[in-house]
Amino acid sequence: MLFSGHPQTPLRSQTKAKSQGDLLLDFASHQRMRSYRARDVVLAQSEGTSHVFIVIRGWVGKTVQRANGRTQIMSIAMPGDLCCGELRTQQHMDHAIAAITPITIAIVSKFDFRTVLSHRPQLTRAFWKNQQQTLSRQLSWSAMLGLSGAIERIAYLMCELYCRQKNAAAGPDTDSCPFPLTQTQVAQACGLTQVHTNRTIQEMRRRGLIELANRQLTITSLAQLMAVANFHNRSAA
Amino acid sequence: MLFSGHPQTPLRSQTKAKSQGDLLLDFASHQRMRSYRARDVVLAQSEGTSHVFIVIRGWVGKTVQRANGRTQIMSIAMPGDLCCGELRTQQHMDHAIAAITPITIAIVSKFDFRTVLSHRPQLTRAFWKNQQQTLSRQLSWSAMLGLSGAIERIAYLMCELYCRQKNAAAGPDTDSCPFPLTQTQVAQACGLTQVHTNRTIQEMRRRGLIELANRQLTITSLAQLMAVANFHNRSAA
DNA sequence: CGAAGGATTGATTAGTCTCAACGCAAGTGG
DNA sequence: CCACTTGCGTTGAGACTAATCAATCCTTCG
Repeated sequence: MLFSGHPQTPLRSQTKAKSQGDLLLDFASHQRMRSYRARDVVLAQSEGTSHVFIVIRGWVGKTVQRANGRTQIMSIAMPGDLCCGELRTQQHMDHAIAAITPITIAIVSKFDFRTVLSHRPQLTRAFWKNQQQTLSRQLSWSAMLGLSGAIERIAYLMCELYCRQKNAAAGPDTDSCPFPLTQTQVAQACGLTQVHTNRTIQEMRRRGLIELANRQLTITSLAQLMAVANFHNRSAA
Repeated sequence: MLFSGHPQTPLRSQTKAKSQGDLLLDFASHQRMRSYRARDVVLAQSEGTSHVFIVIRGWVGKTVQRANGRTQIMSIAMPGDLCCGELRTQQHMDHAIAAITPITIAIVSKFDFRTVLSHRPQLTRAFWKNQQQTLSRQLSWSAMLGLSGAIERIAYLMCELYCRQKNAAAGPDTDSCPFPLTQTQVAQACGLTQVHTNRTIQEMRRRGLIELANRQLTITSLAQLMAVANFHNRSAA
């Protein structure tokens, strides 16, 4: 069927952008895999692990929970990203790993992973590049939490998730994307209450910044939303 | 002079802990160096660089400033840490690098640094371990900002800076340490106002958690402060 | 001595949280 | 097919945290 009847089909959209991330993905898809349903806990807080997880499908969250019940989503990993990237075996973890959407992840022992890396410089580069991107994102995220109020935070989250999806996937450049987070999860990522998050999202709708329904986010004006969020897209193609 | 006349001298205190970090330090101290006074700007926001900085002496802050003037200190690098650790040359930066205390840093071109790394696996490991620690700290920091109120934030900052100093330096285990940050800088790190920071620090003094004067921090009960801060010392010896 | 940066205080306001309900839609079991 | 449950979104009222604006004090330093 390939090349068979649609000569005008833009092939570029198939080859777009998918650079190093895919090396990790390719590697991962030949490893031992496991799937989880949305909201399953992959690794509980305080539970240690001697394995590295590589996300193959879906979104995976790294979370902490306090004694008082409040939860924070510290980061969201998407396909090609790593969880528990620390290569020291048996690092004690003070955070949990949970599936946000249905996910498939590769599970590789840290020991094996180190061995593989030492034989594959390309893969090593991809791994470290990913780590560096993660670090960079995390830095920006701290700044954002420190500097921003509710609207800016939520706008920022939306910008980031939108851009990461668009950067990763080959697809038409629409102004909308899947947005599987519940308002409660948005709140947990942004350090807000669910109630206040709800009111703030309504405010954003009222201002015409976004539309959000049925787990689908539509960004009316990306430039405008990015301005509100003080968001700068680092990895723009 | 080694082993020459003080058999009872505790050598351990000299060799304590200073593990991989020092490889970077050793390397750095043979490179081109520069010193800055406290508060000097090493690299302005938006100014790119094709160099890596390794901190040799003093504290270096990574900061962002918004159009409205509010500033956030995203991270603090101490001797042995890196700034601008991204190895891609000419990455555009959206943050500034500034001296918190008087500092000395090594300046290495990213290109050269990559070359050196490829020949020195030990150094490479030290480098990546440092990056991983930084990432881990940054994750916890996001969680902290998202979950905590003013007292917890400031307590957390103090715990972290105290522990990092104690972990790095070989020295007597006192309950006090240098604390060169002004209240304004504490505020910028914690995402609070200077005024509110002041009131909160007073509250902490009133509660007997800390003493703070003349850039010297004394922690009355580390356990208690860590409890307030929800801080867990990862790299405890 | 004046100037400047830092710490402190007071009064007021804006932003978020808390608690408490309610509505709606999808799923489940009888 | 209906009653019940559950998860998610929505709304309202009141309390409280932290921001804002504006001074004042203190120390250091030129």
